[in-house]
Amino acid sequence: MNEQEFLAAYDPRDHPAVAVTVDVVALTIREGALHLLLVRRGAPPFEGHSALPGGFVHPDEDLIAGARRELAEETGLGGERLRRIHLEQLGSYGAPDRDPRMRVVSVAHLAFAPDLPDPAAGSDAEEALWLPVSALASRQLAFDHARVIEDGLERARSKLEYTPLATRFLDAEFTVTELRAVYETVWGHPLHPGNFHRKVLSVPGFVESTGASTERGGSRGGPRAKLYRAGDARLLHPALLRPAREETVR
Amino acid sequence: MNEQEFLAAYDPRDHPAVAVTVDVVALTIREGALHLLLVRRGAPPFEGHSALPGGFVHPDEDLIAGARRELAEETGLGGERLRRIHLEQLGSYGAPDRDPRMRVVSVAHLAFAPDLPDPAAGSDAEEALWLPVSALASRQLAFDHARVIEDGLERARSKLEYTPLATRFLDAEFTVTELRAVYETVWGHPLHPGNFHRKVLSVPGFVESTGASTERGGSRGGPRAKLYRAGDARLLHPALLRPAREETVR
DNA sequence: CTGAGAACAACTCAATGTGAGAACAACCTA
DNA sequence: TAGGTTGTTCTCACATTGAGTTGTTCTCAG
Repeated sequence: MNEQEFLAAYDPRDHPAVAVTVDVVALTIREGALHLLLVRRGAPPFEGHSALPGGFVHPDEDLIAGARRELAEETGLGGERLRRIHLEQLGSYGAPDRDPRMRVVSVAHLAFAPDLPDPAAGSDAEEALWLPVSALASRQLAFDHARVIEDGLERARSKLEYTPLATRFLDAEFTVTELRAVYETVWGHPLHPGNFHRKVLSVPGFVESTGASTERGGSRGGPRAKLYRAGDARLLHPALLRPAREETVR
Repeated sequence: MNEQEFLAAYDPRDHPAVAVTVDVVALTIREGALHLLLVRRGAPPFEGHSALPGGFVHPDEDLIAGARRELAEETGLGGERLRRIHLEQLGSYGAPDRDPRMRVVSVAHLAFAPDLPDPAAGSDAEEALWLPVSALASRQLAFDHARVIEDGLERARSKLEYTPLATRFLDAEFTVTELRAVYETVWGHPLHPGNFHRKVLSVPGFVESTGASTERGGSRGGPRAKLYRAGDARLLHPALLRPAREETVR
């Protein structure tokens, strides 16, 4: 049997039916709090529960392209603004009973977005909203999405340590204080302003100066801050390590 | 097809056929060199090429269980020895054209194993072997497995930095020098023996002393080395960072 | 049996990085 | 204009790291 004969005789129906979906844990920062994009399910199973935006992967699209499409559909975004959103694969979830209908393997993705307008109503039949992560506990989440979100949040906390991706939560130009606010929000505790400033400027390629400053000082006083944009580093050397939690140390 | 249509009538046969496979990048150290478990494909496509061990996920098994099963089949291992192998999900690969037969999404896994006997011949129709990673360049690899392996190797290098998983390449009891050899092999460059020793013993929960020493000194002389076993830490604090490569610094 | 070489384990010391706080000027609001 | 806030830069003590040295125990060759 040569390769052509093999392909001709090959029947995809021979395989157990498995569906593959792409889901997105999309994070942003609004009003100093970490927010997560959720949709409300309009049909069973888990009707009325909150869920991650996602859907079946299309026949001719790559996994990450499918995630980007789902993200575009739910946020109503396109073009340049969509392209500025960081998107990476988070992991796959395929427990046999995670969906009561059939075997579904979900390839979860993680997105970091700057503050975006509320999802356009009617862009999709399901209503989407940015929910503060702190309000997650009171939500009923569909499937194993609580676990997926947990993994996504931990990945986000970890990524801020050794990549410059915190800048993806901000606009193209930002101040060191705004960058520090990203870290404090994602990590959930305050950082020393002076040490953070020193560290950010000392890591090669993390940020580069634009030469400009903000038009005004902070809303409660203080001098104008210098503006920076993201540098060309893809990894932070040395990394910006978060303080060790007590439980981690043995 | 979006999720609503799916919910209205979810006959599995309505979906574009997608197959899900689990593949394993299994690493071990033999004679001071990093080795990788490969099989030789006995059927098209890519007949005669080398490939990662793997196969279709079974209807009632979790993804990681499928990976463990494939690993057991190819290594001929079971029970306690199989359980000591570290296994984690690496990532999913789902480019539409990665398999000429049909849409196949591969969920790749990464395994760290101590030195194992050669795969039992005849345990599977495909012949499996441990190949030195340095010999990979001269191999024809099936599908996108070259990329998967590359990602697996980078993940392995990275995991040694902030987890105690290097111990999984060794037997239950080991010396600091053997542990250092793991790092040197995976990272591909020598480390300072004294500093490594100090660091390993100072990180809480990395290793714990057994109180015993080796029966003999090294094959070329030197005193008997103290024996250690893996500690209970799951993360290294502070981490054992590999020296920054020049290219990474801007 | 003995000497040469190897290597485990402990040490020193300089250089670098980090945590905590102080200083100071620029800026806001009242 | 006064008082409080904040961006930025310093200072200093302390911890960590890189590089090298020392002392001792062991294997192997002759």
